[in-house]
Amino acid sequence: MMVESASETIRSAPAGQNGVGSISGQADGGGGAGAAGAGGGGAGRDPAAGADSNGEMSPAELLHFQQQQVPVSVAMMSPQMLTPQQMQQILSPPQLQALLQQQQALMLQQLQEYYKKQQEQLHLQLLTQQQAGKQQPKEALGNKQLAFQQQLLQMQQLQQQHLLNLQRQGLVSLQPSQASGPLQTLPQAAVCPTDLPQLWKGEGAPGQPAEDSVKQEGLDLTGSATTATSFAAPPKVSPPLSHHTLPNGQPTVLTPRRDSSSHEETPGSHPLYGHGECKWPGCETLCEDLGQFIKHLNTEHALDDRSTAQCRVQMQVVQQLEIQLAKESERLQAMMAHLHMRPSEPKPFSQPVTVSAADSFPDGLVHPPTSAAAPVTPLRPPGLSSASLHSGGPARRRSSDKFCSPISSELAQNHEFYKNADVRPPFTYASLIRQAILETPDRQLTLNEIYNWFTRMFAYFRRNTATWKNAVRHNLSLHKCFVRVENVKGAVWTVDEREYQKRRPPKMTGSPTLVKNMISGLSYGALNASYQAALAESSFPLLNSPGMLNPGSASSLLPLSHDEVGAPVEPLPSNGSSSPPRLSPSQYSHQVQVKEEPAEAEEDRRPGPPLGPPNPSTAGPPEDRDLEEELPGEELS
DNA sequence: GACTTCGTAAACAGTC
DNA sequence: GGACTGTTTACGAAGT
Repeated sequence: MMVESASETIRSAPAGQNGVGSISGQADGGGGAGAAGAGGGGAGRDPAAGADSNGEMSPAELLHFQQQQVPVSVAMMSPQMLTPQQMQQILSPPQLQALLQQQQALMLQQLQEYYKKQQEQLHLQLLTQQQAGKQQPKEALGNKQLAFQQQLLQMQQLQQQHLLNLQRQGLVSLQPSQASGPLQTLPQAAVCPTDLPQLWKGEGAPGQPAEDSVKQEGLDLTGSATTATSFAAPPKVSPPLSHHTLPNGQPTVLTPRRDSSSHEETPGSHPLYGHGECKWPGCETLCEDLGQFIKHLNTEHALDDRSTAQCRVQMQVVQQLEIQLAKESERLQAMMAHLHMRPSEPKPFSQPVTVSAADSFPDGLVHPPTSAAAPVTPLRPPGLSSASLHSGGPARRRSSDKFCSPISSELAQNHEFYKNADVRPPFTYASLIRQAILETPDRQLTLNEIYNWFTRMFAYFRRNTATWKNAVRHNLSLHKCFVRVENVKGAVWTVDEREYQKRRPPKMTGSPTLVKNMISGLSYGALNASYQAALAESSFPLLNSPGMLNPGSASSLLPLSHDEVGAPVEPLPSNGSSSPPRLSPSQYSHQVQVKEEPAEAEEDRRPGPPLGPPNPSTAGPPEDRDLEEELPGEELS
């Protein structure tokens, strides 16, 4: 393209033109530059600009989108009508996420209806068999019941399979927040762990066919088969519940969460009782009130072979669903990650550590880049519009940089993403340069080190080096906040925080747009929090490690989490600023792939103790030293 | 519509 | 002389 060629031919430009004076050169060269800029810019940026105005939803719109639930029909049809790539191009990751969630809700509803019907039929058969077999020996009856339970289980797994197929075709995935609720809590409510040994004693018949059937259906459950079959010690059981305390109607020992998608529970109701009927799997006996239900529960669902078998089946169902949920979540992460990748980039996620791993992100969460600027974006980097996904052009107005997301926390959260994905970070050059400088113990970097930081932190900046390096130099010179300091080893650049804050638009309260963005960002945060909480509650073991769900943890990973927006708009808790763990980039950027002068990058990683600038007297403005401590409460502008 | 911010291109000078 | 660094100007796009 023109940009490339222009960059390449800079050096080969006729020197004669350079002889022109600055002013005339501007007129002449300015015209040329303008033409080149327009042409190059047009070639380079138009895709981005076009994408910006192409079906891109603003965060607020997306929020509205979700609140109104209006686009459900659109959301449901689009996966079938569009390829994932098309969807990804049209929809930003948060929109995709919203789409997925809506589709999941619908899927779950369908699945529940189907499941209900199947259970009805099977239970009918079961009852028929029970009546017919009353004269039969108890053992025979138990065997038949078990056979039915197995049939039920297989049916359920077929349903799961069906759902999964639908999910894959429709780009839908089970969400922990949804799937874990109704499905996972059931066994906890119904099964007493102390009964588990009895429940699973002599089992094997129910478990094996379940697995087999699943495998035959093509499900890849091999990785979790051990979990599925290790029922003797279920990975997750609720705290000891008294199975026989049910008669007193005490639901306190039971998990209060229920299948809220299909029933609206009234307070004080029993988890197994809803809409006037018993919710015991396959029962649905009508009960006028809770008392009658309790009676029914005690008589019909007492501890006997049938109830035990049903519990067993339900446990298997839950186990399978949990396993499947984990797998599908992982798959979703991989898909999302892939959709953010350039197809031509084979490398980034081919490594063992992928986005699905908890260590893919510094906070340990399996989340694609997130940001406050892209509000409902649990799965996408801030301001990472589709425009900036693949385009090499500039994504102007990096809103998250300005208003919502602290660059440090953003980078901390999405470090891996930016490092691997060829995605332009939604921050201005000035913000990035400043971040690079502030991440170092000395708060100073040479130009080349800044270059290295860019290439190390962002895959995007491993291309078009001439362009962005020029921009970096331009920004360094242009902004007064960047102070050049002569050092022993040459010139280093430091940040004058006061100047930096000064240049930022101080009015956060006045602009409705800013407020809107803020609200969007906050709502995103809430969503993200709930998403993480759901993940934590789910059977995602990787997410249950301590500190991973701390919303402030991400921001505390970097020294200046409160920097970008200034104190007034910092949505994150201030606890991170009290004693921010000072992590050097190398501490959270393992797997650093520095292709350009790696040795030099290492060379400047001076070990921990902040010895202060090598030349305190000359290394940077004196106010820099204390600025970080001043920042939380200060209003510099 | 004016102004501001940002990204990009480019010219140019100084230094190594 | 070439590469790198730093400064400056100009322009277009987008947001305020």
